[in-house]
Amino acid sequence: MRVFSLIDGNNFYVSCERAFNPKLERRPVVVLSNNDGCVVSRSNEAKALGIKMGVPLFQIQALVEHHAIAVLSSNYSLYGDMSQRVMTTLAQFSPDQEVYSIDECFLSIDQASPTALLEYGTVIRQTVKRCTGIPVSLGFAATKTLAKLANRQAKQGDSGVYYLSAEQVDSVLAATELRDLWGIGRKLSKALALKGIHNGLDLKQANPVVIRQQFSVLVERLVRELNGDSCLPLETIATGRQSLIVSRSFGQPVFTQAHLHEAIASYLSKAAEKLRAQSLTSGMLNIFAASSRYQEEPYSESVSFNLPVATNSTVELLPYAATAAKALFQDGQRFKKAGVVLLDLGPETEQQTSLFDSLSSEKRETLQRLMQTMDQINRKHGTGTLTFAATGLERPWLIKAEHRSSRHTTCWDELVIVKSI
DNA sequence: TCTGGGGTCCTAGGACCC
DNA sequence: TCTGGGGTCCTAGGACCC
Repeated sequence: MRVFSLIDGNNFYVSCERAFNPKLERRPVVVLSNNDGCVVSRSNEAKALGIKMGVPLFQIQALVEHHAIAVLSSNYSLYGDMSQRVMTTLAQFSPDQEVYSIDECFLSIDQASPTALLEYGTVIRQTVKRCTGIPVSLGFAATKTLAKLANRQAKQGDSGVYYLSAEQVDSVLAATELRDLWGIGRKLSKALALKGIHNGLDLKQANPVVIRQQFSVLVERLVRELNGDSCLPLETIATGRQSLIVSRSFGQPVFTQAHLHEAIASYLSKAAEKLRAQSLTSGMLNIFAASSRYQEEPYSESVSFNLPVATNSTVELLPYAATAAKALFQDGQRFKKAGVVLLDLGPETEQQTSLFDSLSSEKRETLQRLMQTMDQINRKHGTGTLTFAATGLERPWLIKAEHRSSRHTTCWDELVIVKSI
Protein backbone atom coordinates (compact mmCIF):
# COMPACT_ATOMS: atom_id res chain seq x y z
CA MET A 1 0.00 0.00 0.00
CA ARG A 2 1.08 3.50 -0.79
CA VAL A 3 -0.01 6.84 0.57
CA PHE A 4 0.07 10.20 -1.14
CA SER A 5 1.83 13.17 0.32
CA LEU A 6 1.20 16.70 -0.82
CA ILE A 7 4.04 19.05 0.01
CA ASP A 8 3.94 22.76 -0.63
CA GLY A 9 5.91 25.84 0.21
CA ASN A 10 4.32 28.05 2.85
CA ASN A 11 3.51 31.45 1.34
CA PHE A 12 5.97 30.43 -1.33
CA TYR A 13 6.90 33.73 -2.99
CA VAL A 14 7.22 35.51 0.34
CA SER A 15 9.39 32.66 1.63
CA CYS A 16 11.66 32.94 -1.42
CA GLU A 17 12.12 36.64 -0.69
CA ARG A 18 12.79 35.96 2.98
CA ALA A 19 15.39 33.33 2.16
CA PHE A 20 17.59 36.13 0.84
CA ASN A 21 16.45 39.02 2.99
CA PRO A 22 16.25 38.32 6.72
CA LYS A 23 14.84 41.80 7.34
CA LEU A 24 11.56 40.47 6.00
CA GLU A 25 11.19 37.97 8.86
CA ARG A 26 8.47 38.50 11.48
CA ARG A 27 6.81 41.37 9.66
CA PRO A 28 3.95 41.61 7.18
CA VAL A 29 5.12 41.03 3.60
CA VAL A 30 3.16 40.86 0.36
CA VAL A 31 4.30 39.96 -3.15
CA LEU A 32 2.43 41.52 -6.08
CA SER A 33 1.32 40.11 -9.42
CA ASN A 34 2.82 41.34 -12.65
CA ASN A 35 2.47 45.07 -13.18
CA ASP A 36 2.30 45.48 -9.40
CA GLY A 37 -1.43 44.92 -9.66
CA CYS A 38 -2.71 42.46 -7.06
CA VAL A 39 -1.46 40.65 -3.98
CA VAL A 40 -0.50 37.08 -4.91
CA SER A 41 1.45 35.95 -1.86
CA ARG A 42 1.16 37.01 1.79
CA SER A 43 3.17 36.29 4.89
CA ASN A 44 1.18 35.04 7.90
CA GLU A 45 1.51 38.51 9.44
CA ALA A 46 -0.08 40.03 6.32
CA LYS A 47 -2.88 37.44 6.40
CA ALA A 48 -3.50 38.32 10.04
CA LEU A 49 -4.06 41.94 9.00
CA GLY A 50 -6.95 40.73 6.84
CA ILE A 51 -5.26 41.13 3.47
CA LYS A 52 -7.04 38.81 1.06
CA MET A 53 -5.52 36.85 -1.79
CA GLY A 54 -5.86 38.68 -5.09
CA VAL A 55 -6.79 42.07 -3.67
CA PRO A 56 -5.58 45.04 -5.77
CA LEU A 57 -2.72 46.99 -4.20
CA PHE A 58 -4.52 50.34 -4.40
CA GLN A 59 -7.29 49.00 -2.19
CA ILE A 60 -4.93 48.27 0.71
CA GLN A 61 -2.68 51.31 0.35
CA ALA A 62 -3.70 52.76 3.73
CA LEU A 63 -3.10 49.44 5.47
CA VAL A 64 0.33 49.18 3.84
CA GLU A 65 1.38 52.53 5.23
CA HIS A 66 -0.16 52.08 8.63
CA HIS A 67 1.49 48.73 9.29
CA ALA A 68 4.69 49.31 7.32
CA ILE A 69 3.95 46.27 5.18
CA ALA A 70 6.84 45.25 2.94
CA VAL A 71 5.57 45.32 -0.67
CA LEU A 72 7.49 43.46 -3.36
CA SER A 73 7.03 43.07 -7.11
CA SER A 74 7.13 39.48 -8.29
CA ASN A 75 10.51 38.08 -9.24
CA TYR A 76 9.78 34.98 -11.27
CA SER A 77 13.37 34.12 -12.12
CA LEU A 78 14.05 33.84 -8.40
CA TYR A 79 10.89 31.84 -7.61
CA GLY A 80 11.38 29.49 -10.56
CA ASP A 81 14.94 28.72 -9.53
CA MET A 82 14.04 28.26 -5.85
CA SER A 83 11.21 25.96 -6.92
CA GLN A 84 13.68 23.72 -8.76
CA ARG A 85 15.88 23.51 -5.68
CA VAL A 86 12.94 22.54 -3.48
CA MET A 87 11.71 19.92 -5.97
CA THR A 88 15.16 18.40 -6.35
CA THR A 89 15.53 18.18 -2.59
CA LEU A 90 12.11 16.53 -2.25
CA ALA A 91 12.90 14.01 -4.99
CA GLN A 92 15.43 12.41 -2.62
CA PHE A 93 12.58 11.17 -0.47
CA SER A 94 10.66 9.15 -3.04
CA PRO A 95 11.30 8.00 -6.60
CA ASP A 96 7.66 8.82 -7.36
CA GLN A 97 7.24 12.57 -7.57
CA GLU A 98 4.71 14.64 -9.44
CA VAL A 99 5.59 18.31 -9.63
CA TYR A 100 2.16 19.86 -9.64
CA SER A 101 2.90 23.58 -9.59
CA ILE A 102 5.67 26.04 -8.85
CA ASP A 103 5.28 25.43 -5.13
CA GLU A 104 3.78 22.01 -4.67
CA CYS A 105 4.39 18.38 -5.47
CA PHE A 106 2.94 14.99 -4.68
CA LEU A 107 5.12 12.15 -3.47
CA SER A 108 3.96 8.56 -3.30
CA ILE A 109 5.28 6.87 -0.17
CA ASP A 110 5.01 3.36 1.31
CA GLN A 111 2.24 3.05 3.86
CA ALA A 112 3.61 2.99 7.41
CA SER A 113 2.31 3.58 10.89
CA PRO A 114 0.97 7.09 11.50
CA THR A 115 3.87 7.78 13.84
CA ALA A 116 6.43 6.71 11.28
CA LEU A 117 4.77 8.85 8.58
CA LEU A 118 4.77 11.91 10.81
CA GLU A 119 8.42 11.35 11.65
CA TYR A 120 9.32 10.98 7.99
CA GLY A 121 7.39 14.16 7.22
CA THR A 122 9.32 16.02 9.87
CA VAL A 123 12.63 14.87 8.39
CA ILE A 124 11.48 16.02 4.94
CA ARG A 125 10.51 19.44 6.28
CA GLN A 126 13.77 19.94 8.11
CA THR A 127 15.82 18.86 5.10
CA VAL A 128 14.06 21.24 2.70
CA LYS A 129 14.40 24.09 5.17
CA ARG A 130 18.11 23.41 5.66
CA CYS A 131 18.91 22.97 1.96
CA THR A 132 16.81 25.78 0.51
CA GLY A 133 15.62 28.03 3.34
CA ILE A 134 12.00 27.41 2.35
CA PRO A 135 9.48 26.22 4.98
CA VAL A 136 7.11 23.54 3.66
CA SER A 137 4.02 21.71 4.95
CA LEU A 138 3.13 18.08 4.34
CA GLY A 139 -0.15 16.22 4.29
CA PHE A 140 -0.42 12.43 4.03
CA ALA A 141 -3.58 10.55 2.98
CA ALA A 142 -4.97 7.74 0.83
CA THR A 143 -5.82 9.82 -2.25
CA LYS A 144 -4.52 13.00 -3.84
CA THR A 145 -7.67 14.92 -2.95
CA LEU A 146 -7.43 13.82 0.67
CA ALA A 147 -3.71 14.63 0.71
CA LYS A 148 -4.57 18.19 -0.32
CA LEU A 149 -6.99 18.32 2.58
CA ALA A 150 -4.40 16.86 4.95
CA ASN A 151 -1.99 19.57 3.84
CA ARG A 152 -4.55 22.21 4.81
CA GLN A 153 -4.77 20.62 8.23
CA ALA A 154 -0.98 20.61 8.48
CA LYS A 155 -0.93 24.38 7.96
CA GLN A 156 -3.33 24.86 10.85
CA GLY A 157 -1.17 22.91 13.29
CA ASP A 158 2.27 23.77 14.61
CA SER A 159 4.22 20.82 13.28
CA GLY A 160 3.50 21.43 9.60
CA VAL A 161 2.88 17.71 9.09
CA TYR A 162 -0.48 15.91 9.16
CA TYR A 163 -1.66 12.39 8.45
CA LEU A 164 -5.34 12.14 7.58
CA SER A 165 -6.39 8.60 8.50
CA ALA A 166 -9.60 6.94 7.31
CA GLU A 167 -11.05 7.31 10.81
CA GLN A 168 -10.53 11.07 10.84
CA VAL A 169 -11.83 11.80 7.35
CA ASP A 170 -15.49 12.30 8.28
CA SER A 171 -14.90 14.73 11.11
CA VAL A 172 -12.43 16.79 9.07
CA LEU A 173 -14.76 16.85 6.06
CA ALA A 174 -17.71 17.90 8.19
CA ALA A 175 -15.75 21.01 9.13
CA THR A 176 -14.59 21.71 5.56
CA GLU A 177 -16.40 24.08 3.26
CA LEU A 178 -16.99 22.86 -0.29
CA ARG A 179 -15.00 25.79 -1.65
CA ASP A 180 -11.93 24.46 0.15
CA LEU A 181 -11.97 21.13 -1.63
CA TRP A 182 -9.66 20.60 -4.58
CA GLY A 183 -11.78 20.98 -7.71
CA ILE A 184 -14.72 22.85 -6.22
CA GLY A 185 -14.83 26.48 -7.23
CA ARG A 186 -17.35 29.27 -6.89
CA LYS A 187 -19.92 27.98 -9.36
CA LEU A 188 -19.85 24.36 -8.29
CA SER A 189 -20.14 25.13 -4.59
CA LYS A 190 -23.27 27.18 -5.28
CA ALA A 191 -24.77 24.53 -7.55
CA LEU A 192 -24.06 21.79 -4.99
CA ALA A 193 -25.63 23.85 -2.20
CA LEU A 194 -28.84 23.99 -4.24
CA LYS A 195 -28.92 20.19 -4.09
CA GLY A 196 -28.54 20.22 -0.31
CA ILE A 197 -24.81 19.52 -0.27
CA HIS A 198 -23.18 22.06 2.01
CA ASN A 199 -19.90 20.65 3.30
CA GLY A 200 -17.26 18.08 2.54
CA LEU A 201 -19.00 15.32 4.43
CA ASP A 202 -22.28 15.87 2.53
CA LEU A 203 -20.35 15.50 -0.70
CA LYS A 204 -18.53 12.39 0.47
CA GLN A 205 -21.86 10.77 1.28
CA ALA A 206 -23.49 11.71 -2.02
CA ASN A 207 -24.19 9.06 -4.64
CA PRO A 208 -21.41 9.30 -7.25
CA VAL A 209 -23.65 8.09 -10.09
CA VAL A 210 -26.27 10.75 -9.40
CA ILE A 211 -23.53 13.36 -9.00
CA ARG A 212 -22.20 12.50 -12.41
CA GLN A 213 -25.62 12.96 -14.00
CA GLN A 214 -26.24 16.25 -12.24
CA PHE A 215 -22.73 17.68 -12.55
CA SER A 216 -19.83 16.04 -14.32
CA VAL A 217 -17.35 13.25 -14.25
CA LEU A 218 -14.98 15.60 -12.38
CA VAL A 219 -17.27 15.90 -9.38
CA GLU A 220 -17.98 12.17 -9.48
CA ARG A 221 -14.25 11.50 -9.24
CA LEU A 222 -13.99 13.92 -6.38
CA VAL A 223 -16.70 12.04 -4.44
CA ARG A 224 -14.84 8.77 -4.98
CA GLU A 225 -11.54 10.31 -3.92
CA LEU A 226 -13.11 11.61 -0.71
CA ASN A 227 -14.17 8.04 0.00
CA GLY A 228 -10.60 6.85 -0.22
CA ASP A 229 -10.97 5.41 -3.73
CA SER A 230 -7.95 6.75 -5.59
CA CYS A 231 -9.00 7.94 -9.08
CA LEU A 232 -6.25 10.44 -9.78
CA PRO A 233 -2.96 8.66 -10.38
CA LEU A 234 0.42 10.18 -9.69
CA GLU A 235 1.66 11.69 -12.93
CA THR A 236 5.37 11.22 -12.59
CA ILE A 237 6.25 11.77 -16.23
CA ALA A 238 5.87 15.34 -17.32
CA THR A 239 3.46 15.16 -20.24
CA GLY A 240 4.21 17.41 -23.15
CA ARG A 241 2.54 20.72 -22.74
CA GLN A 242 -0.31 21.59 -25.07
CA SER A 243 -0.15 25.35 -25.13
CA LEU A 244 2.11 28.21 -24.25
CA ILE A 245 0.93 31.71 -23.40
CA VAL A 246 2.71 35.02 -23.15
CA SER A 247 0.44 37.85 -22.13
CA ARG A 248 0.80 41.02 -20.12
CA SER A 249 -1.22 43.97 -19.01
CA PHE A 250 0.32 47.21 -20.17
CA GLY A 251 2.04 49.59 -17.77
CA GLN A 252 0.15 52.41 -19.50
CA PRO A 253 -2.86 52.09 -21.79
CA VAL A 254 -2.10 51.83 -25.51
CA PHE A 255 -3.93 54.02 -28.02
CA THR A 256 -2.06 53.45 -31.28
CA GLN A 257 -1.78 50.54 -33.66
CA ALA A 258 1.99 50.96 -33.75
CA HIS A 259 2.33 50.42 -30.00
CA LEU A 260 -0.13 47.53 -30.04
CA HIS A 261 1.98 45.99 -32.78
CA GLU A 262 5.17 46.46 -30.73
CA ALA A 263 3.67 44.78 -27.70
CA ILE A 264 2.31 41.83 -29.68
CA ALA A 265 5.64 41.47 -31.50
CA SER A 266 7.45 41.43 -28.15
CA TYR A 267 5.19 38.77 -26.66
CA LEU A 268 5.39 36.69 -29.82
CA SER A 269 9.15 36.92 -29.78
CA LYS A 270 9.23 35.89 -26.10
CA ALA A 271 6.89 32.97 -26.86
CA ALA A 272 9.10 31.77 -29.72
CA GLU A 273 12.09 31.92 -27.37
CA LYS A 274 10.26 29.76 -24.84
CA LEU A 275 9.36 27.27 -27.59
CA ARG A 276 12.98 26.96 -28.66
CA ALA A 277 14.16 26.58 -25.07
CA GLN A 278 11.89 23.52 -24.82
CA SER A 279 12.65 22.22 -28.32
CA LEU A 280 9.04 22.59 -29.38
CA THR A 281 7.29 24.01 -32.42
CA SER A 282 3.82 25.44 -32.75
CA GLY A 283 1.36 24.92 -35.58
CA MET A 284 -1.28 27.37 -34.50
CA LEU A 285 -1.32 30.87 -33.18
CA ASN A 286 -3.95 32.86 -31.34
CA ILE A 287 -3.41 36.54 -30.66
CA PHE A 288 -5.68 38.66 -28.51
CA ALA A 289 -5.99 42.26 -27.34
CA ALA A 290 -8.29 43.70 -24.72
CA SER A 291 -9.30 46.82 -22.87
CA SER A 292 -9.60 46.86 -19.09
CA ARG A 293 -12.11 44.27 -17.89
CA TYR A 294 -13.49 46.89 -15.55
CA GLN A 295 -14.41 49.57 -18.05
CA GLU A 296 -17.98 50.34 -19.09
CA GLU A 297 -17.99 48.31 -22.31
CA PRO A 298 -14.99 45.99 -22.18
CA TYR A 299 -13.38 45.11 -25.48
CA SER A 300 -11.71 41.77 -26.14
CA GLU A 301 -11.02 40.23 -29.50
CA SER A 302 -8.73 37.58 -30.88
CA VAL A 303 -7.50 36.27 -34.20
CA SER A 304 -6.16 32.80 -35.04
CA PHE A 305 -3.67 31.67 -37.61
CA ASN A 306 -2.95 28.17 -38.83
CA LEU A 307 0.72 28.06 -39.67
CA PRO A 308 1.59 26.34 -42.97
CA VAL A 309 4.52 24.62 -41.25
CA ALA A 310 4.98 24.23 -37.51
CA THR A 311 7.77 26.52 -36.40
CA ASN A 312 9.57 28.16 -33.49
CA SER A 313 11.36 30.80 -35.50
CA THR A 314 10.77 34.40 -34.48
CA VAL A 315 11.45 35.48 -38.05
CA GLU A 316 8.61 33.36 -39.36
CA LEU A 317 6.21 34.26 -36.57
CA LEU A 318 6.70 38.04 -36.43
CA PRO A 319 4.69 38.92 -39.55
CA TYR A 320 1.58 37.62 -37.79
CA ALA A 321 2.03 40.31 -35.14
CA ALA A 322 1.48 43.00 -37.76
CA THR A 323 -1.55 41.22 -39.25
CA ALA A 324 -3.03 40.73 -35.80
CA ALA A 325 -2.42 44.30 -34.68
CA LYS A 326 -4.18 45.55 -37.80
CA ALA A 327 -7.13 43.23 -37.25
CA LEU A 328 -7.51 43.91 -33.52
CA PHE A 329 -6.83 47.63 -33.37
CA GLN A 330 -9.77 49.99 -33.02
CA ASP A 331 -9.44 53.72 -33.12
CA GLY A 332 -10.32 55.30 -29.77
CA GLN A 333 -10.08 52.01 -27.89
CA ARG A 334 -8.05 52.05 -24.67
CA PHE A 335 -6.00 48.85 -24.84
CA LYS A 336 -4.84 47.47 -21.50
CA LYS A 337 -3.65 44.01 -22.36
CA ALA A 338 -2.54 41.75 -25.19
CA GLY A 339 -1.29 38.23 -25.48
CA VAL A 340 -0.15 35.40 -27.66
CA VAL A 341 -1.22 31.75 -27.36
CA LEU A 342 0.78 29.09 -29.15
CA LEU A 343 -1.13 25.87 -29.75
CA ASP A 344 -0.71 22.56 -31.53
CA LEU A 345 2.73 22.11 -29.95
CA GLY A 346 5.01 19.30 -31.00
CA PRO A 347 8.62 18.26 -30.70
CA GLU A 348 11.07 20.07 -32.94
CA THR A 349 12.43 16.76 -34.13
CA GLU A 350 9.13 15.61 -35.60
CA GLN A 351 8.46 18.52 -37.85
CA GLN A 352 5.91 17.92 -40.56
CA THR A 353 6.96 19.67 -43.75
CA SER A 354 4.48 21.04 -46.23
CA LEU A 355 4.31 20.55 -49.98
CA PHE A 356 3.45 24.20 -50.26
CA ASP A 357 6.16 25.51 -47.95
CA SER A 358 7.24 28.91 -49.16
CA LEU A 359 10.72 28.46 -47.71
CA SER A 360 13.33 26.08 -49.06
CA SER A 361 14.90 23.64 -46.62
CA GLU A 362 18.23 25.48 -46.96
CA LYS A 363 16.56 28.72 -46.01
CA ARG A 364 14.94 26.99 -43.04
CA GLU A 365 18.27 25.73 -41.78
CA THR A 366 19.80 29.18 -42.08
CA LEU A 367 16.92 30.63 -40.08
CA GLN A 368 17.34 27.97 -37.45
CA ARG A 369 21.03 28.77 -37.06
CA LEU A 370 20.21 32.45 -36.81
CA MET A 371 17.78 31.75 -33.96
CA GLN A 372 20.28 29.52 -32.17
CA THR A 373 22.94 32.20 -32.38
CA MET A 374 20.56 34.83 -31.12
CA ASP A 375 19.53 32.66 -28.17
CA GLN A 376 23.17 31.98 -27.31
CA ILE A 377 24.03 35.66 -27.30
CA ASN A 378 21.02 36.51 -25.18
CA ARG A 379 21.82 33.74 -22.71
CA LYS A 380 25.40 34.89 -22.38
CA HIS A 381 24.90 38.64 -22.30
CA GLY A 382 21.42 38.85 -20.84
CA THR A 383 17.85 38.84 -22.13
CA GLY A 384 17.19 41.61 -24.62
CA THR A 385 20.77 42.01 -25.79
CA LEU A 386 19.62 41.15 -29.32
CA THR A 387 16.02 41.89 -30.26
CA PHE A 388 13.95 42.47 -33.37
CA ALA A 389 13.19 46.06 -34.28
CA ALA A 390 9.47 45.21 -34.48
CA THR A 391 9.41 44.80 -30.70
CA GLY A 392 9.96 48.54 -30.31
CA LEU A 393 12.45 50.85 -28.67
CA GLU A 394 10.61 53.21 -26.34
CA ARG A 395 8.00 50.67 -25.32
CA PRO A 396 5.81 52.92 -23.14
CA TRP A 397 3.47 49.96 -22.57
CA LEU A 398 6.05 47.94 -20.59
CA ILE A 399 4.89 46.60 -17.23
CA LYS A 400 5.63 48.22 -13.94
CA ALA A 401 7.75 46.38 -11.39
CA GLU A 402 8.75 49.03 -8.95
CA HIS A 403 9.64 46.85 -5.98
CA ARG A 404 11.45 43.90 -7.51
CA SER A 405 14.13 42.19 -5.44
CA SER A 406 17.35 41.01 -7.05
CA ARG A 407 17.65 37.85 -9.10
CA HIS A 408 20.03 36.42 -6.48
CA THR A 409 20.32 32.95 -7.94
CA THR A 410 20.11 33.45 -11.69
CA CYS A 411 22.01 36.62 -12.47
CA TRP A 412 25.72 37.21 -11.83
CA ASP A 413 25.23 40.94 -11.36
CA GLU A 414 22.66 40.44 -8.65
CA LEU A 415 24.28 37.97 -6.27
CA VAL A 416 23.79 38.54 -2.56
CA ILE A 417 26.45 40.83 -1.18
CA VAL A 418 27.50 39.57 2.23
CA LYS A 419 29.80 42.47 2.93
CA SER A 420 30.48 45.53 0.84
CA ILE A 421 34.12 46.57 0.65
C1' DT B 1 -6.18 56.77 -11.75
C1' DC B 2 -4.92 51.86 -9.96
C1' DT B 3 -7.58 45.44 -10.65
C1' DG B 4 -2.02 39.01 -12.87
C1' DG B 5 -0.46 35.27 -15.76
C1' DG B 6 -0.24 30.55 -17.27
C1' DG B 7 -2.16 26.32 -17.47
C1' DT B 8 -5.60 21.86 -17.90
C1' DC B 9 -9.76 19.40 -18.62
C1' DC B 10 -14.66 18.74 -19.78
C1' DT B 11 -18.86 19.56 -22.30
C1' DA B 12 -21.96 20.97 -25.79
C1' DG B 13 -22.78 21.73 -30.31
C1' DG B 14 -21.74 21.95 -35.15
C1' DA B 15 -19.66 19.92 -39.32
C1' DC B 16 -19.09 16.06 -41.66
C1' DC B 17 -19.21 11.18 -42.92
C1' DC B 18 -21.44 6.76 -44.15
C1' DT C 1 -45.97 18.12 -46.28
C1' DC C 2 -42.84 14.43 -46.01
C1' DT C 3 -37.25 14.34 -45.12
C1' DG C 4 -32.79 8.50 -40.18
C1' DG C 5 -29.39 7.03 -37.24
C1' DG C 6 -25.05 6.74 -35.58
C1' DG C 7 -20.49 7.92 -35.30
C1' DT C 8 -16.10 10.98 -35.11
C1' DC C 9 -13.68 15.13 -34.95
C1' DC C 10 -13.04 19.86 -33.96
C1' DT C 11 -13.82 24.13 -31.55
C1' DA C 12 -15.42 27.51 -28.29
C1' DG C 13 -16.41 28.45 -23.88
C1' DG C 14 -16.68 27.45 -19.07
C1' DA C 15 -14.81 26.03 -14.77
C1' DC C 16 -11.16 25.23 -12.13
C1' DC C 17 -6.27 25.32 -10.38
C1' DC C 18 -1.98 27.69 -8.61
